[in-house]
Amino acid sequence: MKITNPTQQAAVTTADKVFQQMQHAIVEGEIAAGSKISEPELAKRYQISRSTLREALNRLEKCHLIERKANVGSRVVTCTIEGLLELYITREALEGMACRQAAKNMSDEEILHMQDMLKIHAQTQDLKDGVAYYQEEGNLDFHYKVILGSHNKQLIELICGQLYHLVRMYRCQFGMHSPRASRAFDEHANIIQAIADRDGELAEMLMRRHIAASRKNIENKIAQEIAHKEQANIVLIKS
Amino acid sequence: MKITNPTQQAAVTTADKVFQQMQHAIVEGEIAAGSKISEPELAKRYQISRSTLREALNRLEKCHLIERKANVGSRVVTCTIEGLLELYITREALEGMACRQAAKNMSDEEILHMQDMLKIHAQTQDLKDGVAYYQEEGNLDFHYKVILGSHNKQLIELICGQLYHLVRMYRCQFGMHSPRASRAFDEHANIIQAIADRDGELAEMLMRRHIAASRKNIENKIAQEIAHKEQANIVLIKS
DNA sequence: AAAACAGATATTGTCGACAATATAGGCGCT
DNA sequence: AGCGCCTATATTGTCGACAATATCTGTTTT
Repeated sequence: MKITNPTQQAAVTTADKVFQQMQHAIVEGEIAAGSKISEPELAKRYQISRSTLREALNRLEKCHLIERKANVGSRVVTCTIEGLLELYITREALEGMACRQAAKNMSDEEILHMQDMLKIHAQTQDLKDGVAYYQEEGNLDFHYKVILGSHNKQLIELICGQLYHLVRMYRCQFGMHSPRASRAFDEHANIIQAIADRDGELAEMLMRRHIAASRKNIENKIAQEIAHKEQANIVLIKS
Repeated sequence: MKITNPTQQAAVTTADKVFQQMQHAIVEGEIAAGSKISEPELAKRYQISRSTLREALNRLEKCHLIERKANVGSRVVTCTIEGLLELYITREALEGMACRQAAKNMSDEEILHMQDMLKIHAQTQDLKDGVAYYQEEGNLDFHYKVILGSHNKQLIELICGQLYHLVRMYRCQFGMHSPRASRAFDEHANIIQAIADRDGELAEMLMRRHIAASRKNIENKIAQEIAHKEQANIVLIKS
C-alpha cells in the first residue's frame, strides 16, 4: 500500500527525509497518537541533531499531525470522533468546491484520463481480488485527480498538502476499510459524468453527498462499536 | 487599524514576536511582495540569530505568506489576480460551510451577541464617520464571529489561522476598501437572520453569495484598472 | 496530613560555527 | 563574439553548546 501524495515533492534535505519517515510513522500509529514528542530521544533515534528534528517537526505541524505549545513541547494529535467529523465537514466543503472547479477547469484530456482510470477500477473490482486496492489507492487516486483538476493551487495545497495526511491517519487509527466500495464506485462514476458534462453545480453536490455519505457511514459504525462495548460492560458488571 | 486574529495566541517566545512583526510587515507591504528573503540580513535587522529567524519563517510559511525552496531560499508570495480569485473561491467554500455549521452549533447567547454587534455597526454606518472602521474591522469582526460560531476547530484553524492573513495582504496590496459597505451590511444582516432561524442551508448559500459578490466586485474593479492603464498607454504611444 | 515553597532535573528556545549546496563572475574554447 | 566550464562567493542546511523555562521531588509550614 504505497500511496504517494501528488503534491509531495522529492525529499532533498535530511529534514525532509525525517519528516516523511515520521509522517508515515504517525499516520500508521508507530508513533502513538496523543503521545508526547521528546526531541532529544527522537533526535537520537533518527541520528540527527535537534535543529534538524525541529525542522521536521515544523512540517509535521503544518499538516496538523502534531501540536506544539511554547516552552512545553509537541504532542501527536489525538484521534477523536469529533475531530474526525470536523475533518469530514471540512473535506465536504473543500472537495465539493474543488469538484465544481474541476468541472469548469479540467481539460478534455484530463477528463478522458480520469474516465480511463475509472474503467480500470471497474475491472479491478469485477475481479474481486483487488478490493483493498480499490478502496485505498483507487479511492485516493480518484479524489486526488478531481482536486488537481480544479487547477486551484490554494485548494490543492489545503487538501492534498494538509488535510489528507490527517485523513489517512484517521483511516489507519480507526481501522476504516469501509465496505461501501461498490456504492462508492457508482458515486465516483456519477461525479465524473457531471464533470464531463461541465455541470459544476451538480458535480459539487454529488461530491458533497459522496463525502457526507462516507461520514455518516463512519458515524454509524462508531455508534455500533460503542453500543457493543457498552453491552460488554454490562455483562462485566453483572458477573 | 488594529485587527487582531482571535486564534492568534500571545507571543511568548522571541521567534513568535519576530513572526508577528514580519507578518505585519509583509501584509502591509513593508517587505515587498515577491521579494527574496535574505536570512542573514533579516537576522541582523531583527537582532536575532538565524535559527530563531528560521523558526519565524516556518510560521510565515504555514500561513502561506512566504514560500520556500530547498537549498534556494524563501520568497514573499506574489499577489496575482489569479491567486486572489483562487483565494476567494476557497473562502467561499470554507466560510460557506462554517456559516452552515454556525447555524447549527452557535449558542443562543452567541447569536444575540452577534445581533448586538450588527446594531452597533448600523449606528456607526448611520453616523457616516466610521465607514473605514466598518469596512475593515467591522467586516472582519462579523466574519470571525461566524467562523468561530461554527465550533469546528478544523475550519477555524484553516480560515482564521491561515487564509485570513493572505486575505488581509491582498486587501492592502491591491488597496481594496470596497465601496459596497451598505450592500454588505444588508447581506450580513440576512446571514445573521438565517443563523438565528437555524437555517443552515440558507445561511451557507447567503454567505457564499456574499463572498462571491465580493469577488466579482474585485474582478470588475481590476478589469477597470487594466482598461484605464491601457488607455493611458495608448495616450503615451500617441504622444 | 495537605498545601505550598524551594531546589534539582529535564526539556525547550536561542546562539554561533561549520558543512553542503547554489549563484555569480571570470576564464578558456569554438 | 558567444557559449560553456570552472572557480570563488554567498546562502542555506546542519550541528553541538548554552540560556531560559517548565516539571518533578523533597522539604517545610500551617
